[in-house]
Amino acid sequence: MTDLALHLDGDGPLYEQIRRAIAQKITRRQWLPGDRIPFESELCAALNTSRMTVNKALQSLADDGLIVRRRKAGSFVATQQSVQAPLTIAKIEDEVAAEGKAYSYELIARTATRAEGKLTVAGIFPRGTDVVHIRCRHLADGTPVLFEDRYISLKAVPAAGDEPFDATPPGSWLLEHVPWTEAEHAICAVSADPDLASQLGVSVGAACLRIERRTWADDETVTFVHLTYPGHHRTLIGRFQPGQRGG
Amino acid sequence: MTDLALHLDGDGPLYEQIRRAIAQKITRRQWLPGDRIPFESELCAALNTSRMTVNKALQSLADDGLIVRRRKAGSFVATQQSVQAPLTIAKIEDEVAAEGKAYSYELIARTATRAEGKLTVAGIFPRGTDVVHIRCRHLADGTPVLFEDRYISLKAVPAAGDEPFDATPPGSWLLEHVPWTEAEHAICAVSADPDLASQLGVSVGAACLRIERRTWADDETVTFVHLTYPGHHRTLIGRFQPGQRGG
DNA sequence: CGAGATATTATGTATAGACATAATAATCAC
DNA sequence: GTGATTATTATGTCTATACATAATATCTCG
Repeated sequence: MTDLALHLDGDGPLYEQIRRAIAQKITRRQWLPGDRIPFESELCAALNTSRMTVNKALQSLADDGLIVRRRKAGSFVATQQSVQAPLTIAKIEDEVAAEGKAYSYELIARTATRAEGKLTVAGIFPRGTDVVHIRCRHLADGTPVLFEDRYISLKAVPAAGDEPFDATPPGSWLLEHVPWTEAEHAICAVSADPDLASQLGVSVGAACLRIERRTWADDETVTFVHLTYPGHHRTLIGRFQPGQRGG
Repeated sequence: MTDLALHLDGDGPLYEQIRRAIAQKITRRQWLPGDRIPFESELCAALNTSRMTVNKALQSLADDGLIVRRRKAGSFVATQQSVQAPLTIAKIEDEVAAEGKAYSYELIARTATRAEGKLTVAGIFPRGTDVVHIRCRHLADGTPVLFEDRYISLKAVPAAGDEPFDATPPGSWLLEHVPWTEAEHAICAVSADPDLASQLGVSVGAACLRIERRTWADDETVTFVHLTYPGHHRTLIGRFQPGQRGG
């Protein structure tokens, strides 16, 4: 076990104080990975609180992966403490606006086609699915900051067939018109080919950051998109505090 | 307001059913951003449950950003629904092992120095802080998969002065020896300079993916590291289901 | 001794009630 | 009308209690 001298700092709700006190024991390595932490009943007695309050603190620590709970056995400091960061991908409009720059949007091409080759090989759309293929870019004060290459399934989103996408970026349009239930992201670095280089205004071969996103609605792929940023564009920042909610 | 025909699927705990039912209303666009959702008291009456149970469901939806709650006013579907993906940065050892490959580690250089120039300009360490500078790489079946360039503050971690880091990667060593309270991540793409290219076994100018991580313990920077992967290395994948916990 | 039945126990879920708090709505004074 | 005061109300927190559940420990019988 472990010592039980938890210090409540008196700041904020009781369950948060308890949460903080325990999280601190863990981050300060006073309670080590694998250690059993005190039982709810022990914490209740020591802190003179009700079990529901202690329970709320422990549950939230378990939600965030700091501890693991097992019936009858007790609660334990998590052994595998992987670094998990909440990566927030903001809408590009908001991001540009947040920098105080003027946002603009340019449609490059919009074609209706059928899924074939690469898209079906990758298992994204079933062969023959009608899709809309959109290529466009987003600019901040006239400078390209994001090139977007997107496919939308007309089976999942028939309305996309009637939308020109010449004024509204497809990302925003989709968010407003289509419910989605699942998304998958992958990030990689790519060298700019001549086309991408000209669209983003960088030199050929320049390193670019690419986010690949695939979105489903109930097991059917709604859209598949490549979002490519100039390499120096360090948008993707996440700050994370273990033992604190929503750092 | 909104209609109140919530369908509980009978699967799992009641508060999770309520949570799912409400999340579904939101992801299916039946309750739209900005809409007020029913009051706790209304949900209690409609579902014939206690307030604490409904409260638990709503709190967890608020924690995950699907709804916003305001005293006296009520609970509302969140207007700004940014795409938030949980980015798990696994330890490189685990990642290589997960691919069924043999992990190995190579120390390239370890030097003790003082923070100056770039590091102080970037505001990372105060000028004159004693730091250990480590350059090393990680391999899978003998092929380089990650180049690491790390600074560790000796003020925050005196023990690092005695550690050779010739067998243990600094990341693992730090995780075991040093508590940390906060971390910040940034991701960008870089072109391989000749040095990096030779370390990673890629051609000069090749696009690489870089994670910058800065870690604090109580307002003092513990370590600052660049982790650089070959560009094709698409590790950073997160799958996310809105309205579901820990998707 | 060992397999199976039984008891124990810590967490998991749910309830009812109480008071605190903050934001809104209503009221009153001028 | 307008500003300050008061009342109302939905959420926020906390308590006490109860039973469910799953995992462990103990006991029993062959």
